[in-house]
Amino acid sequence: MPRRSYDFQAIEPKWQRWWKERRVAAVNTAAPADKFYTLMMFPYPSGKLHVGHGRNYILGDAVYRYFRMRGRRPLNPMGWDSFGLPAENAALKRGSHPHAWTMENIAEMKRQFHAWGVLYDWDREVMTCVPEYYRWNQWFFIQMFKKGLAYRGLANANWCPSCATVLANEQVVGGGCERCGTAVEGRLLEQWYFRITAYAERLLQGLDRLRQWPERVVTLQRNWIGRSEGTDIAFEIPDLKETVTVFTTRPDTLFGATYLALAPDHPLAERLIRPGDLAELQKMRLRKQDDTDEKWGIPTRFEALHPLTGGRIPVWIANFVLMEYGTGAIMSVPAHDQRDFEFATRYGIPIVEVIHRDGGFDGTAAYTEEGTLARSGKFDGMPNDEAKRAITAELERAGKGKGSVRYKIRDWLISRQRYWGTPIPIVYCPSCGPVSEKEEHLPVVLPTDVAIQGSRGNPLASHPGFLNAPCPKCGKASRRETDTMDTFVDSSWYFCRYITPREDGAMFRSDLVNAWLPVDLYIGGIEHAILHLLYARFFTHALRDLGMTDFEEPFKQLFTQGMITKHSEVTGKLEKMSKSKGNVVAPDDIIRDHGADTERLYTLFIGPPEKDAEWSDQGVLGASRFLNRLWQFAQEAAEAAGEAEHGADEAALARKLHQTIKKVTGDYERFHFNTAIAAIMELMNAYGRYHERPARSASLEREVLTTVVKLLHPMAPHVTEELWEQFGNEPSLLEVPWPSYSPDLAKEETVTVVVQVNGKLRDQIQVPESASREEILEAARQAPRAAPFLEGKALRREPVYVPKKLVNFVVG
RNA sequence: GCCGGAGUGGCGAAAUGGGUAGACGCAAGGGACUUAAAAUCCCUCGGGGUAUCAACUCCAUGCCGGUUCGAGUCCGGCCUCCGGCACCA
Repeated sequence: MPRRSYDFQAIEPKWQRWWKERRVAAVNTAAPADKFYTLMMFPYPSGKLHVGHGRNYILGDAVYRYFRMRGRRPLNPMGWDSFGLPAENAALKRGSHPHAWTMENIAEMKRQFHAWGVLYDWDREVMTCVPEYYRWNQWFFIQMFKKGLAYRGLANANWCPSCATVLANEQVVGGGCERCGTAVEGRLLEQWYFRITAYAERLLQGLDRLRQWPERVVTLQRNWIGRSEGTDIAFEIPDLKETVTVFTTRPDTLFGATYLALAPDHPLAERLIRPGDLAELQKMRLRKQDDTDEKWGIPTRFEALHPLTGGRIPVWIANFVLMEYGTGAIMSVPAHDQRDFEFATRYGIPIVEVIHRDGGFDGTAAYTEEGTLARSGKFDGMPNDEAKRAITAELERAGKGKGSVRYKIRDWLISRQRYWGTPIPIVYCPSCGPVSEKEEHLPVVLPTDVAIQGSRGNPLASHPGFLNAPCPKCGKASRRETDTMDTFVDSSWYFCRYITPREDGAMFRSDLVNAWLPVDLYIGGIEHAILHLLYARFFTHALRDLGMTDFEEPFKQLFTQGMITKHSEVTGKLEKMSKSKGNVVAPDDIIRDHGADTERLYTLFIGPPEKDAEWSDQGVLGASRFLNRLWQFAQEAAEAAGEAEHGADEAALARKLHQTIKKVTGDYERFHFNTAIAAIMELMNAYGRYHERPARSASLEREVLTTVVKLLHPMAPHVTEELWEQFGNEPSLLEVPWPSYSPDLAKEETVTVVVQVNGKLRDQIQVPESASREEILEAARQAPRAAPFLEGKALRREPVYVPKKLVNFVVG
């Protein structure tokens, strides 16, 4: 809809060119004096950016520009997370090559960044899909391989049938594929892993040092790592001449163990079962673990010896025991574990109560709380908490157990049966087995002359030029690994690459990376709380162990902004913006109709940035109105002549101005852009009222407008640069110091003191700012609307007095 | 089930260390301007009651209770919603 407004269509491109031509955000990383590193999570080039993406980048740009006006010069780079499955899917659908599709998207999205007026040091642009970048994924992989931290393992992997690839544990969300939502299946496959579990303890400990991370992200990661302290206990199976070790966090319940249960894929499972049960075992192995499944088991021919009593207990194979956690075997204590209870009840296995308390175990469900030991030999009567230590110590003396720490986190599966990713630099030699490529042969280049054929396998497997390679060790004709790496590998170290983006002899220059890292402020979406942020932390720890860097944690301060949502006609609900939900708002349209500054202002005004917020087309109009009003005031000020004497109205406006500077500055420091904008709006409302007066001070009006232009610049950079120039100043506002306020001028001459009687608001009085406690109390006593409530009543205590704010009379 | 987070007007929200609840904006209603509309500007805007008009008063921050002179804010117990994990022994 056409509206009368300032000419943003001319102003915005003008300033975008101005900033670009002067490379205003360029930083020389070779001279790291007063280093400061701000970073927005780089995007996947999926096509077009929508206003939901905008929140991240607009927020980051406002912070960046604010820092600039505070005299800092942050490093603020941008790049592209440009390997990934959507490129292949698009290739299938439209017949384009993933590379061409990706490059087109990058060009388009770069144009959109530009149109938002966000500033990056584009000289440092990084793309993960080029050999100059991904060769260092390969180099890193080889270092990890040499240290045994990258390994090939056989495990029940998560398979997404729609994406035709395996997924990391972290990429399975609620049993479905993180990307497409398809239900994930279990498949026993040999795949490449990074041994992130070797870093579990350090990744956990490191969380304590991340004081400037949102607590909920830290909690999410802590739970994901899932540290448990307990005891490993060895149960002998004499007839098989084997020992089964179990892990338990409840060694205090050891005397209540009435059976052992092993995972169906436990190494001993096949030898334990009766020969006729093999089909049952196979069936159990195929069934995906699912808590809606009933617990069931296969009894075995064997019994195990209780390590302390020597009593015999049966050994079962049970569907609810996970091979991936602990030792893949458990001791079952039905009286004190609900799962064990359900299983025991079903199969008539004895239930022995060993942790006693009145109202404790009642035979209908497991009792899992505190209590004292019973039926536990010499431990009887001991509080169970103490018994955990005592029984573990006893087992250690007997050589049948030891204290143990286990983690829920699993190794990171990085193989992907896809084309558009980093080739894993491994060659399978018929004599030497899997051999890593020689470092001087890197990069193993991803061939571009392939035909994408959909889920019918990876095109690399039918590309002879890629597939056939000599063994790096013995030279024998061999076959290359055709799987590519999870794209989270790419994003796990890109923040280091920005420091020396064109370095071709190493991942990066260590001295400069040590000088510039960790990132001082990292801004991105909460959806990466586990995946990206955990992997990046892991890489950073590993890089230090490789001697590449001297720091362990990559991101000092993390800010996670909420999603922009909008009602979806497809689902009928509020949803995160996405093409499939049909609720995308295009920045191009907003910028065309209202300007980028309006989109920016509205995006920052929509609510607290860490919370989700619903996009409102009406709200955009409010932001637009405000900027137009500012523009209008500025035009009138330019015409204004005359200088009124400074009186009470002038003092009031000046006071409001200085209070606003104070308020807005505090709000910027805490990223509370919504309240900063509200404060500036209040100031402009006061200005508008002042402006109605017949006699006005042009110099004061000019001062207010000039200051507002500065305060608003980080949020609405184009219109403010234009007005700054109109006022006769040299651009750019980026170089203009942030306004400071005068505490004297900000101080109120009179303050409002609230008068309460028994905590109820009864009146408000105006007193001079300089009034003493006694004067204020006296004035409060006489406050006309409060006095009736005081009449004839005795004070029950000294009046409560909050200096210059409140008086509360407590009467009988 | 476990672990987080959040519940304040019609809506987005504000209240920074317990001290005037609802700033700022959106929507809505009324008015001015206009041939008319758009745009712009002005006024009203949590609920009830007594009033009649510049007033007074009670209630109100998911629910119940507590601490306090005073609670949106602190404590205890519930309810609802959102996110994460989910047979992790």
